[in-house]
Amino acid sequence: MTNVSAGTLRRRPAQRRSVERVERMLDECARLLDEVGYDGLTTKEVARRAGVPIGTFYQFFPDKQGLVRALALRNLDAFLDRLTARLGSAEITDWTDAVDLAVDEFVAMKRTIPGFAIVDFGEILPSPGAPPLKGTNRLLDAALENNVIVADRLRALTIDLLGAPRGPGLDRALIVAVEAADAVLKLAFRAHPDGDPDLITECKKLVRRYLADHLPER
Amino acid sequence: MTNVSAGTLRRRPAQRRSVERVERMLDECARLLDEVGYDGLTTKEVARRAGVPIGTFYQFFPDKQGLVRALALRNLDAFLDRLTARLGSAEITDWTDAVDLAVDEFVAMKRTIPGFAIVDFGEILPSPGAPPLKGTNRLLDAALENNVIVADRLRALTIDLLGAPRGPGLDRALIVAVEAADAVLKLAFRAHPDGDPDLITECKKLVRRYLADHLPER
DNA sequence: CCGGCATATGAGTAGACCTCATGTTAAGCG
DNA sequence: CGCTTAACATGAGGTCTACTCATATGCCGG
Repeated sequence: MTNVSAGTLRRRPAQRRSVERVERMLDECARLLDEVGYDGLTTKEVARRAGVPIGTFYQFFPDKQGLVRALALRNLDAFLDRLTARLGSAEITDWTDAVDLAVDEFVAMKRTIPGFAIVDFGEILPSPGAPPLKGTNRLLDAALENNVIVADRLRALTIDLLGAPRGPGLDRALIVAVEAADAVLKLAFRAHPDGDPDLITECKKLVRRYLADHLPER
Repeated sequence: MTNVSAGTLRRRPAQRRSVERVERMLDECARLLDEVGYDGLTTKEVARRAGVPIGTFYQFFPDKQGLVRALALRNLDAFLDRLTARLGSAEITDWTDAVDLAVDEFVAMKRTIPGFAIVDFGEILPSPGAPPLKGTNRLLDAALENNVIVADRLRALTIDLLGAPRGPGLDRALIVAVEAADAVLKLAFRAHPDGDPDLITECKKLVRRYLADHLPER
């Protein structure tokens, strides 16, 4: 299971007080993202609101990107956990239902979880042990990187719950599907604060049509 | 036809020398993007390489984003012009061929045009007269905004050349298709410097499958 | 009570974006 | 041609942000 401290923190908080401080900083980061966006977010303000000196901020987070990455991973975990639970419990007879469920759950969290609407999966996140890859924009690289994590866990779900045929074809298809869905959902939330319903529908259609080649026929 | 000076420049260069200066700044911007990426690009360095004082830079470009936006629009124009030419001249009997052609042309330009590989359509570009929309990341907003422009021109092409049924359904479908394709192609170029061939194939499949509902059956 | 080690702190550094007062050139006009 | 006026060009410097590091503070075994 992914974890906030996996490659994003400079030092793992040991004492109870430190853990709470890191948690508070992440919470304030989420709220600030909703208020002023990534560009407007400053590490100083995050620290101030969390009641933490700036030096302590940098004890735990390597930089601004690391902070947002940590938040995104926390949100990502929450999303995948909830999705796993719902896929396991509900009566999913059809993989197309699973697609709808995943999209709906994602949309629901975008609406309700602070910081999720803006950051969601990727947007930020430089890869943890990434090659220095000059000539790139870290924001977008990160988005891609993160969707690979989602695809990984979705693959596990897909194989376990739906009995899909394992293999590189499926892996690639899932990554492509997540990437495409992510892009369309971003568009949906750009068009409408709660996500344009038509675009959400189109997102489901897009994914279902594409996956029809890679998954057993209902 | 879109134009670099459409909403991206602070003042349109009138004299011949000024036009050349703006052109040189855009060229250097492209080269620098390939070398150091968006995060590493500085307005100072662009100006220095173009042999232009920093003050003059800001006479023409409102800010760093404006510079990159102008470059992206220039590239976008080039892409759409070439696509229009190829769609008009070639023997396109089938809209699925048109999809392949568009993707191939895009990939070809990503490989060869400086600054295209990194910036391509969007990535940067805040909308020209955009609402101030707090709480967002300007980079990603811009990418979306720009793909709408692409979709607009693709729609014109689609209707004129392929006789597709006009309407909001098609508009939305094209925007979704461009958004999704853009995302998958970014992934393809992240995975491989010249674009992972498998992912490029998947991109075509994704778009074709999705559009099958919206365009007349070959 | 105390030495030594881990942790906490915030003034300070480096550097980026962008401005604006000043200098320079061109244009309009009698 | 000289004068007035406006447009354009310039780069030192203001402001702000990410991030550091020397110092202060607390913690703990002896």
